[in-house]
Amino acid sequence: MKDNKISMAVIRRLPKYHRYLSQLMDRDINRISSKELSKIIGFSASQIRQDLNNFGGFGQQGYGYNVEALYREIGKILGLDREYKTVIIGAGNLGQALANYTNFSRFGYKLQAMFDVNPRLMGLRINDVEVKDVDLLGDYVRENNIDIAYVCTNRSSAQQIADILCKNGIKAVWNFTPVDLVLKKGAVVENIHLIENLFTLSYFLKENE
Amino acid sequence: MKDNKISMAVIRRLPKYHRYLSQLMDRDINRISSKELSKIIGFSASQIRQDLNNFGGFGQQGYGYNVEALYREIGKILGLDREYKTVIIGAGNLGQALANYTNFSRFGYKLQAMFDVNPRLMGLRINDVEVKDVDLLGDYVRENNIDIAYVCTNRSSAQQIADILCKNGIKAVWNFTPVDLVLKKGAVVENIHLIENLFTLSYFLKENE
DNA sequence: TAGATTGTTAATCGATTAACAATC
DNA sequence: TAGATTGTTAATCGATTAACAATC
Repeated sequence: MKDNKISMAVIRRLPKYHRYLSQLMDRDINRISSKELSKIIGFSASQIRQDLNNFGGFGQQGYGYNVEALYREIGKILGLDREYKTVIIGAGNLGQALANYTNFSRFGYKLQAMFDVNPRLMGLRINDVEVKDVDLLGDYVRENNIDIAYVCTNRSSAQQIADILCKNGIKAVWNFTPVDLVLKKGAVVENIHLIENLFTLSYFLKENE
Repeated sequence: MKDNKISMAVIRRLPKYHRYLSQLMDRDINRISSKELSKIIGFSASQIRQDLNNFGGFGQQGYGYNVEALYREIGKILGLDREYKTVIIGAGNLGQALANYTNFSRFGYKLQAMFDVNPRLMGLRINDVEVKDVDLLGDYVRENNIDIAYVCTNRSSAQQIADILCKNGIKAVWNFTPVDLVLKKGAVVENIHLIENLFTLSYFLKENE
């Protein structure tokens, strides 16, 4: 997109900007300075200006930033100006929880189908989306140009599922299994490693005592 | 514990060491050098040695590290050498998913009770744990010395729940809601902000095209 | 002993903060 | 215009990598 490489640290802060700007919009605030934003979001004003200037001059000297315009710009950077076709693999509690999140759909992540190995789940509709046989996954992903797959299987089938997804042109994998998936070069991955987060939490618990 | 302040970056790598060491144990490997570990875990050998030396000399020159001993040491650092009493607030799909994770229990995180506002869920047993009325939450946490609360409510009640938890002596909060909770000084928090992770994923998807 | 590999110091790299000229 | 606040450069801080003496 823009110039060169934006650092990972900056990228991971963008969604938080997006969320706080949305809150400001809800409160009908349409103008904010880096200093004021700093107070509510907790990043330094200097960091906020540096972060935003990676992508262009969104502010105005003497005025600050227009909340709604900045919200939209950051949305665009994150790729929220388009829709994504998604599937869920693993229709257990977690898969069902994700299927029921209206928030994802609201931001353009459109769930097309769910897949499972369990015959008892097949045909079930969750939030109006059908659970299909996982054997159909590869063809479905290819034929429907699925963008993102949420992998909620158990640990042991995760890599095998990832292989099928990659072979059929998946662009992104959202991995909820405690495994580091190996993907083809065309695909990107983000991990939700719950247990790692929980371990970190108990570390901090001890340190805080 | 040890000397002074360990950096956040190091702490967040510890669970990954723990996981890979566990895999090595499964493969009956009982000795590993930083160089070999580097190859499978993806951190540089130098970084591995630096990380581990924050906590003490776990290795032996000319030999490397004993896998099982290192695994146990890291577990101890993360606080896995004790048990934690946990509760889940919000017995929807996500709460139920977390209640069913046998992995957490295996590492000492013992689920004591679940809470919900929905009367239809009350009395239900999930993985042998009862769903109680959320009105009982405060008393339960205080009387049973609950260590960690998994907050799986909706966005709007999250902070209110957090206040009740803090008032009754919770030590750690695992937050699954898209809100930055404000806690009393005695409590620590880790966030699973799903939507932020998903936004980051679509950013990378675009960059990778 | 010789070889291997750690523990640790020094060098480098990258990210955050501070400062201020540009400008609305 | 005067005041405010950005955009951007420079300074600082922290984390990662490289190097090597210590030592098993």
